[in-house]
Amino acid sequence: MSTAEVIPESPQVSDIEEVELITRAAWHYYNDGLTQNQIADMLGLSRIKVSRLLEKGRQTGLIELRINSPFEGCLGLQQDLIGAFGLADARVVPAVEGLAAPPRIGRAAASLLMQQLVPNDLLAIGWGEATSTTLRFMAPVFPQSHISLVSLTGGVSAYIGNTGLYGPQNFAHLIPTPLRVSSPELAEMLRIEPYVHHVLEMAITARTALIGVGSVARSASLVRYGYCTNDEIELFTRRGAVGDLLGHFYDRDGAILDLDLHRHLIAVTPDDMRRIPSVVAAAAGPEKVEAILGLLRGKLANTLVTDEETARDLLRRQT
Amino acid sequence: MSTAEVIPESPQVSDIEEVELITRAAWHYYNDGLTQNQIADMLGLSRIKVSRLLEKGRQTGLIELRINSPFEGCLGLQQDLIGAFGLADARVVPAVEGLAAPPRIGRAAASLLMQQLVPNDLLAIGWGEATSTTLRFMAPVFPQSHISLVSLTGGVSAYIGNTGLYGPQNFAHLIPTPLRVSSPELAEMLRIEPYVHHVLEMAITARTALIGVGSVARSASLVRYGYCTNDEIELFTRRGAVGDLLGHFYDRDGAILDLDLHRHLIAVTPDDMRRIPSVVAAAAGPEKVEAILGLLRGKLANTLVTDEETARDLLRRQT
DNA sequence: CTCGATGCCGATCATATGTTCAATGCAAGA
DNA sequence: TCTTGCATTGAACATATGATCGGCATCGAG
Repeated sequence: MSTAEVIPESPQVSDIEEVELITRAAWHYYNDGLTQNQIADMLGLSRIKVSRLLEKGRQTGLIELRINSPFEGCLGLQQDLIGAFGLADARVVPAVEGLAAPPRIGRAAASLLMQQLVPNDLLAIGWGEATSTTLRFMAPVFPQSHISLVSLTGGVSAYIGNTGLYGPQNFAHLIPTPLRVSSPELAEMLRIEPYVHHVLEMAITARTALIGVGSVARSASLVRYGYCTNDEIELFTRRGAVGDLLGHFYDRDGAILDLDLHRHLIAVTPDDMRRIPSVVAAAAGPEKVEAILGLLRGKLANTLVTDEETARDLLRRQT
Repeated sequence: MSTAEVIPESPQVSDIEEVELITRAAWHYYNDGLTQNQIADMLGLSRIKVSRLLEKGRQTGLIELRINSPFEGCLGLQQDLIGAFGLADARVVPAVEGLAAPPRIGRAAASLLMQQLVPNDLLAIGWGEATSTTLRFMAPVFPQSHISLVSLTGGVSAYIGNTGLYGPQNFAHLIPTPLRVSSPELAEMLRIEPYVHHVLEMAITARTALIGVGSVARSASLVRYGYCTNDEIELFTRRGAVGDLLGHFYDRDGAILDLDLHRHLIAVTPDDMRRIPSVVAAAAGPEKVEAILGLLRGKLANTLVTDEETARDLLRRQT
């Protein structure tokens, strides 16, 4: 197992003075093209220390490095995806044998979002592993960027706690309920509860949303978090479900199924999602292909971040 | 003389296939943390070729690397400047003995602008060396970013030609006149000439503008380009001028002087400039300090890019 | 067709960089 | 006070990287 599985734990840069040093070193190193030795002399530090400062700067996101691949057909697949599904944008991360895909997808999604978001922007976040991984990669840059989070569903607090997003600058407006409750009545009561209602309203005003794609595999996050049983998933599958968006299951054309489950959810509806200008879906893997296809056919998302293999699958099965 | 004086000449990446390779290599190198050797094996290239691809990627701006220093007091001076003059933002580039300041200021300004601008944005540009240098640094990234330029004054075509900004994607709307003409009548006629008028109108709708700061030193750009004589400058100085904004001279409080010259200009007026939300001034050097002070006191710009020494001078003389 | 020029390529080498490790300083707890 | 553990430091080393150089192919001009 390579070390690439490990997601950097985004150490906090506490010391203002150190930030200053890192910034200064980074300038000299990356912009002025000086060597670490020269910088060390200049700043009165050991060369090793400079090396470590730069390393820390990269890890914390103070030093960010962006690849401007977006427009004219960089990874050809990106263009193909955009064309085939009428997307607003797409990212395809190249496959590497031996490196786990999820963190790499997360990194790509984080990078794409950081390009879209502007200070004081609002980012609506959905549910699932991909969302969580992506946020982890954005975390280091958050403190500088005055971006607020708002959840699109209940049940996110379960995994958002460990991303280190609570800072003085960034507010996370999370819906303080589970994703699913036991009765439609309770769900409705919660939805009209002032604070919950407020957050739901806020979520659909966001210009940008980040979502995962739920598959109907046995390993689906919904099941693992206990919001759904495998039996239910199987039932939904028989009724044509290929995936879910914020707990709402849809068929291969992206049409939302009429399921009792949906009335038990505390979440923004797919219809509302369609009104958010930029909906970024991050997902990869063979088991997600059908789910992604449905999502895109139904125009439930307009930006896709995935890996090479999945992209090829999508284009092949596109019909 | 060190090599740092040299501004990279931004080679054009013509070959789509090469862009693809660079992108892929960059991903593996910077995001996956692989070594150039591994990448070479994986892509079937020689190690040296990978090294060269990455180099090219950095030079062309395909690979961009940004330092997130903006907010909480990174270079403390930035915060001090923002506080002292009520700026929207500021950048202070650290001083290095032996490296020329102008290109480094340009780089910093380019980086700041790239952070502010979004695709399909309009960037209004002023007059002077600093503007030109900054544009040169932005040029490589332009082709990808669908940003249009619009000039705030006449006379820019003289120096914009060599920045390589003419691409299929980017339009430069330049005012096709000199900055100054010989009579107020001619100036007025030109200003109401449809195309000129159109560009002037467009310029003041831009959300972001980039300007230099004209000093009243003998070496002022206005003089060097022949728009002004040293005698005139001396006269203006006696009347209290400390600098100029797009050819309009102002005093130490930033108040525009009542000069005949101003009626000979084809340029956006300072009053109009105040309506542009983000006016970025790039300037450094002892001879510019008074000019910058006036500019800031008069709120003629709200974002400053300068160097360490100048920043300290500004704060000392602030009063 | 020949010649020269130009640009691309890879080998070699000097150097820059990051890793490993042992030593040191520091702080909390006994 | 002493001790133990943790974090930080710099030295030595192994490795990754980029500069220099000579060879090769391509291309255009004579």
